[in-house]
Amino acid sequence: MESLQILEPAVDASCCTPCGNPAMDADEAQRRALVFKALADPNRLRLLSIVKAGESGEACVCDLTEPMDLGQPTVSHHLKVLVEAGLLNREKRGTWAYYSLVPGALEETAGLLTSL
Amino acid sequence: MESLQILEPAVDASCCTPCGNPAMDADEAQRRALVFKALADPNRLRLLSIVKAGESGEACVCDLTEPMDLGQPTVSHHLKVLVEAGLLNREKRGTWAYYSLVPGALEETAGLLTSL
DNA sequence: CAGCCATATCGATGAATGTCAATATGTGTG
DNA sequence: CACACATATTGACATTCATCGATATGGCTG
Repeated sequence: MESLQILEPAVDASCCTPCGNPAMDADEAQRRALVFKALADPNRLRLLSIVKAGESGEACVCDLTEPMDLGQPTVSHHLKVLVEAGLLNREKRGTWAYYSLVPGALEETAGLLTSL
Repeated sequence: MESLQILEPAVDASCCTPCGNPAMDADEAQRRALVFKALADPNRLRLLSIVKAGESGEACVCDLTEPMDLGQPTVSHHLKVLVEAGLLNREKRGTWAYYSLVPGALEETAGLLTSL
Protein backbone atom coordinates (compact mmCIF):
# COMPACT_ATOMS: atom_id res chain seq x y z
CA MET A 1 0.00 0.00 0.00
CA GLU A 2 2.37 2.70 -1.06
CA SER A 3 0.62 6.03 -0.76
CA LEU A 4 0.02 7.96 -3.94
CA GLN A 5 1.97 11.14 -4.41
CA ILE A 6 0.28 14.16 -2.97
CA LEU A 7 -0.10 17.02 -5.39
CA GLU A 8 2.31 19.62 -4.15
CA PRO A 9 1.32 23.24 -4.70
CA ALA A 10 4.51 24.18 -6.49
CA VAL A 11 4.03 21.62 -9.27
CA ASP A 12 2.99 24.18 -11.83
CA ALA A 13 2.98 27.35 -9.79
CA SER A 14 5.84 28.69 -11.86
CA CYS A 15 3.81 28.43 -15.07
CA CYS A 16 5.61 25.42 -16.49
CA THR A 17 3.55 25.53 -19.65
CA PRO A 18 3.50 29.04 -21.07
CA CYS A 19 1.91 29.36 -24.45
CA GLY A 20 3.53 27.31 -27.20
CA ASN A 21 6.15 25.30 -25.36
CA PRO A 22 7.33 21.85 -26.42
CA ALA A 23 4.60 19.76 -24.83
CA MET A 24 4.77 17.75 -21.64
CA ASP A 25 7.14 14.89 -20.93
CA ALA A 26 6.11 11.45 -19.76
CA ASP A 27 6.88 12.07 -16.08
CA GLU A 28 4.84 15.23 -15.96
CA ALA A 29 1.97 13.45 -17.69
CA GLN A 30 2.13 10.61 -15.19
CA ARG A 31 1.94 13.03 -12.29
CA ARG A 32 -0.95 15.02 -13.70
CA ALA A 33 -2.92 11.94 -14.63
CA LEU A 34 -3.13 11.01 -10.94
CA VAL A 35 -5.56 13.82 -10.20
CA PHE A 36 -7.72 13.03 -13.20
CA LYS A 37 -7.78 9.36 -12.27
CA ALA A 38 -9.26 10.41 -8.97
CA LEU A 39 -11.89 12.47 -10.79
CA ALA A 40 -12.69 9.75 -13.31
CA ASP A 41 -15.30 8.04 -11.17
CA PRO A 42 -18.92 9.23 -10.95
CA ASN A 43 -19.20 8.39 -7.28
CA ARG A 44 -16.10 10.37 -6.43
CA LEU A 45 -17.41 13.37 -8.36
CA ARG A 46 -20.60 13.16 -6.35
CA LEU A 47 -18.66 12.90 -3.11
CA LEU A 48 -16.75 16.07 -3.95
CA SER A 49 -19.98 17.79 -4.89
CA ILE A 50 -21.73 16.77 -1.69
CA VAL A 51 -18.83 17.89 0.45
CA LYS A 52 -18.73 21.22 -1.33
CA ALA A 53 -22.48 21.72 -1.15
CA GLY A 54 -22.56 21.14 2.60
CA GLU A 55 -23.30 24.05 4.91
CA SER A 56 -20.09 23.89 6.86
CA GLY A 57 -17.99 22.83 3.86
CA GLU A 58 -17.33 19.50 5.46
CA ALA A 59 -19.07 16.16 5.84
CA CYS A 60 -18.48 12.97 7.78
CA VAL A 61 -18.51 9.52 6.25
CA CYS A 62 -21.96 8.72 7.59
CA ASP A 63 -23.40 11.77 5.85
CA LEU A 64 -21.76 10.65 2.64
CA THR A 65 -22.68 6.98 2.82
CA GLU A 66 -26.42 7.49 3.01
CA PRO A 67 -27.07 9.27 -0.32
CA MET A 68 -24.52 7.24 -2.23
CA ASP A 69 -26.05 3.78 -2.72
CA LEU A 70 -22.70 2.31 -1.76
CA GLY A 71 -21.42 0.43 1.24
CA GLN A 72 -19.48 2.25 3.93
CA PRO A 73 -16.15 0.58 3.08
CA THR A 74 -16.52 1.62 -0.53
CA VAL A 75 -17.23 5.22 0.38
CA SER A 76 -14.27 5.16 2.72
CA HIS A 77 -12.13 3.86 -0.11
CA HIS A 78 -13.22 6.60 -2.50
CA LEU A 79 -12.58 9.26 0.10
CA LYS A 80 -9.08 7.92 0.59
CA VAL A 81 -8.43 8.18 -3.14
CA LEU A 82 -9.61 11.79 -3.12
CA VAL A 83 -7.41 12.63 -0.16
CA GLU A 84 -4.38 11.02 -1.78
CA ALA A 85 -5.06 13.02 -4.92
CA GLY A 86 -4.85 16.21 -2.86
CA LEU A 87 -8.48 17.14 -3.40
CA LEU A 88 -9.92 16.42 0.04
CA ASN A 89 -8.79 17.05 3.57
CA ARG A 90 -9.44 14.57 6.35
CA GLU A 91 -9.83 15.71 9.92
CA LYS A 92 -10.68 13.28 12.65
CA ARG A 93 -12.71 14.63 15.56
CA GLY A 94 -13.65 12.02 18.11
CA THR A 95 -15.23 9.06 16.43
CA TRP A 96 -16.06 10.95 13.27
CA ALA A 97 -13.92 11.78 10.27
CA TYR A 98 -14.72 15.05 8.56
CA TYR A 99 -13.82 15.60 4.95
CA SER A 100 -13.51 19.02 3.32
CA LEU A 101 -12.24 20.39 0.03
CA VAL A 102 -8.59 21.37 -0.04
CA PRO A 103 -8.77 25.10 -0.74
CA GLY A 104 -7.78 25.90 -4.29
CA ALA A 105 -7.26 22.30 -5.31
CA LEU A 106 -10.09 22.21 -7.82
CA GLU A 107 -9.02 25.51 -9.33
CA GLU A 108 -5.46 24.29 -9.57
CA THR A 109 -6.59 21.12 -11.29
CA ALA A 110 -8.68 23.18 -13.69
CA GLY A 111 -5.53 25.12 -14.41
CA LEU A 112 -3.79 21.90 -15.42
CA LEU A 113 -6.28 21.69 -18.25
CA THR A 114 -6.29 25.22 -19.56
CA SER A 115 -2.50 25.33 -19.48
CA LEU A 116 -1.93 22.01 -21.17
CA MET B 1 -18.96 -0.78 -29.98
CA GLU B 2 -21.54 1.67 -28.84
CA SER B 3 -20.08 5.14 -29.18
CA LEU B 4 -19.63 7.13 -26.03
CA GLN B 5 -21.81 10.17 -25.61
CA ILE B 6 -20.32 13.28 -27.07
CA LEU B 7 -20.21 16.16 -24.69
CA GLU B 8 -22.76 18.57 -26.03
CA PRO B 9 -22.02 22.26 -25.51
CA ALA B 10 -25.31 22.97 -23.78
CA VAL B 11 -24.72 20.48 -20.97
CA ASP B 12 -23.95 23.12 -18.42
CA ALA B 13 -24.15 26.26 -20.47
CA SER B 14 -27.12 27.39 -18.43
CA CYS B 15 -25.06 27.31 -15.24
CA CYS B 16 -26.57 24.17 -13.78
CA THR B 17 -24.48 24.50 -10.68
CA PRO B 18 -24.67 28.02 -9.34
CA CYS B 19 -23.05 28.56 -5.99
CA GLY B 20 -24.43 26.48 -3.15
CA ASN B 21 -26.91 24.18 -4.88
CA PRO B 22 -27.83 20.70 -3.67
CA ALA B 23 -24.99 18.69 -5.21
CA MET B 24 -25.04 16.63 -8.36
CA ASP B 25 -27.20 13.60 -9.05
CA ALA B 26 -25.90 10.24 -10.19
CA ASP B 27 -26.71 10.76 -13.88
CA GLU B 28 -24.93 14.07 -14.02
CA ALA B 29 -21.94 12.52 -12.29
CA GLN B 30 -21.87 9.66 -14.75
CA ARG B 31 -21.88 12.07 -17.67
CA ARG B 32 -19.16 14.30 -16.28
CA ALA B 33 -16.95 11.39 -15.33
CA LEU B 34 -16.66 10.45 -19.01
CA VAL B 35 -14.46 13.44 -19.78
CA PHE B 36 -12.25 12.85 -16.77
CA LYS B 37 -11.90 9.18 -17.67
CA ALA B 38 -10.50 10.35 -20.99
CA LEU B 39 -8.04 12.59 -19.17
CA ALA B 40 -7.05 9.96 -16.63
CA ASP B 41 -4.30 8.47 -18.76
CA PRO B 42 -0.78 9.92 -18.99
CA ASN B 43 -0.43 9.07 -22.66
CA ARG B 44 -3.68 10.81 -23.51
CA LEU B 45 -2.60 13.90 -21.60
CA ARG B 46 0.59 13.93 -23.62
CA LEU B 47 -1.31 13.51 -26.86
CA LEU B 48 -3.45 16.53 -26.03
CA SER B 49 -0.37 18.48 -25.11
CA ILE B 50 1.46 17.59 -28.31
CA VAL B 51 -1.52 18.46 -30.45
CA LYS B 52 -1.86 21.79 -28.70
CA ALA B 53 1.83 22.58 -28.90
CA GLY B 54 1.97 21.96 -32.64
CA GLU B 55 2.50 24.90 -34.97
CA SER B 56 -0.71 24.48 -36.90
CA GLY B 57 -2.71 23.31 -33.89
CA GLU B 58 -3.10 19.91 -35.47
CA ALA B 59 -1.13 16.71 -35.83
CA CYS B 60 -1.49 13.48 -37.76
CA VAL B 61 -1.19 10.05 -36.20
CA CYS B 62 2.31 9.50 -37.54
CA ASP B 63 3.53 12.67 -35.82
CA LEU B 64 1.96 11.45 -32.59
CA THR B 65 3.15 7.86 -32.74
CA GLU B 66 6.84 8.65 -32.95
CA PRO B 67 7.38 10.50 -29.62
CA MET B 68 4.97 8.29 -27.70
CA ASP B 69 6.76 4.97 -27.19
CA LEU B 70 3.53 3.25 -28.12
CA GLY B 71 2.39 1.25 -31.10
CA GLN B 72 0.32 2.88 -33.81
CA PRO B 73 -2.87 0.96 -32.94
CA THR B 74 -2.58 2.06 -29.33
CA VAL B 75 -2.15 5.71 -30.27
CA SER B 76 -5.09 5.41 -32.62
CA HIS B 77 -7.14 3.98 -29.77
CA HIS B 78 -6.26 6.81 -27.41
CA LEU B 79 -7.10 9.38 -30.04
CA LYS B 80 -10.48 7.78 -30.51
CA VAL B 81 -11.16 8.01 -26.79
CA LEU B 82 -10.27 11.70 -26.83
CA VAL B 83 -12.51 12.34 -29.82
CA GLU B 84 -15.41 10.53 -28.18
CA ALA B 85 -14.89 12.59 -25.05
CA GLY B 86 -15.35 15.73 -27.13
CA LEU B 87 -11.81 16.93 -26.60
CA LEU B 88 -10.29 16.32 -30.03
CA ASN B 89 -11.46 16.83 -33.57
CA ARG B 90 -10.62 14.39 -36.32
CA GLU B 91 -10.32 15.54 -39.91
CA LYS B 92 -9.28 13.17 -42.63
CA ARG B 93 -7.35 14.65 -45.54
CA GLY B 94 -6.20 12.12 -48.07
CA THR B 95 -4.44 9.26 -46.38
CA TRP B 96 -3.75 11.24 -43.24
CA ALA B 97 -5.93 11.93 -40.24
CA TYR B 98 -5.38 15.27 -38.55
CA TYR B 99 -6.34 15.78 -34.95
CA SER B 100 -6.91 19.16 -33.34
CA LEU B 101 -8.26 20.47 -30.04
CA VAL B 102 -11.99 21.14 -29.99
CA PRO B 103 -12.10 24.90 -29.32
CA GLY B 104 -13.16 25.64 -25.77
CA ALA B 105 -13.40 22.00 -24.74
CA LEU B 106 -10.56 22.15 -22.22
CA GLU B 107 -11.89 25.36 -20.74
CA GLU B 108 -15.36 23.87 -20.49
CA THR B 109 -13.98 20.81 -18.74
CA ALA B 110 -12.07 23.05 -16.36
CA GLY B 111 -15.37 24.73 -15.64
CA LEU B 112 -16.84 21.40 -14.62
CA LEU B 113 -14.34 21.39 -11.79
CA THR B 114 -14.60 24.92 -10.50
CA SER B 115 -18.40 24.73 -10.57
CA LEU B 116 -18.67 21.40 -8.87
C1' DC C 1 -5.58 -3.11 -61.25
C1' DA C 2 -1.67 -4.12 -58.01
C1' DG C 3 0.80 -2.54 -54.40
C1' DC C 4 2.19 0.70 -50.86
C1' DC C 5 1.12 3.68 -47.30
C1' DA C 6 -1.48 5.76 -43.21
C1' DT C 7 -4.87 4.67 -40.19
C1' DA C 8 -8.52 1.92 -37.94
C1' DT C 9 -10.47 -2.27 -36.03
C1' DC C 10 -10.28 -6.86 -33.89
C1' DG C 11 -9.10 -10.38 -30.46
C1' DA C 12 -6.37 -11.60 -26.76
C1' DT C 13 -3.96 -10.77 -22.49
C1' DG C 14 -2.33 -8.84 -18.23
C1' DA C 15 -2.94 -5.08 -15.05
C1' DA C 16 -5.70 -1.80 -12.62
C1' DT C 17 -10.02 -0.70 -10.43
C1' DG C 18 -14.69 -0.63 -8.12
C1' DT C 19 -17.30 -3.18 -5.11
C1' DC C 20 -18.58 -6.05 -1.30
C1' DA C 21 -18.47 -8.98 3.07
C1' DA C 22 -15.76 -9.69 6.89
C1' DT C 23 -12.86 -7.92 10.10
C1' DA C 24 -9.81 -4.64 12.44
C1' DT C 25 -9.03 -0.19 14.78
C1' DG C 26 -10.10 3.32 17.68
C1' DT C 27 -13.13 6.24 20.48
C1' DG C 28 -16.75 7.46 23.63
C1' DT C 29 -20.03 5.57 27.31
C1' DG C 30 -22.18 2.65 30.65
C1' DC D 1 -13.39 -3.01 31.57
C1' DA D 2 -17.10 -4.22 28.24
C1' DC D 3 -19.89 -2.75 24.77
C1' DA D 4 -21.60 0.10 20.96
C1' DC D 5 -20.54 2.95 17.31
C1' DA D 6 -17.91 5.29 13.31
C1' DT D 7 -14.46 4.48 10.29
C1' DA D 8 -10.59 1.95 8.07
C1' DT D 9 -8.42 -2.14 6.24
C1' DT D 10 -8.21 -6.67 4.14
C1' DG D 11 -9.13 -10.19 0.74
C1' DA D 12 -11.77 -11.74 -2.99
C1' DC D 13 -14.18 -11.13 -7.21
C1' DA D 14 -15.91 -9.17 -11.50
C1' DT D 15 -15.29 -5.60 -14.67
C1' DT D 16 -12.82 -2.24 -17.14
C1' DC D 17 -8.83 -0.80 -19.50
C1' DA D 18 -4.18 -0.26 -21.79
C1' DT D 19 -1.51 -2.56 -24.77
C1' DC D 20 -0.04 -5.50 -28.48
C1' DG D 21 0.07 -8.34 -32.88
C1' DA D 22 -2.57 -9.33 -36.70
C1' DT D 23 -5.58 -7.77 -39.95
C1' DA D 24 -8.89 -4.74 -42.29
C1' DT D 25 -9.98 -0.33 -44.67
C1' DG D 26 -9.22 3.22 -47.76
C1' DG D 27 -6.55 6.43 -50.52
C1' DC D 28 -2.72 7.33 -53.66
C1' DT D 29 0.54 5.94 -57.37
C1' DG D 30 2.76 3.30 -60.66
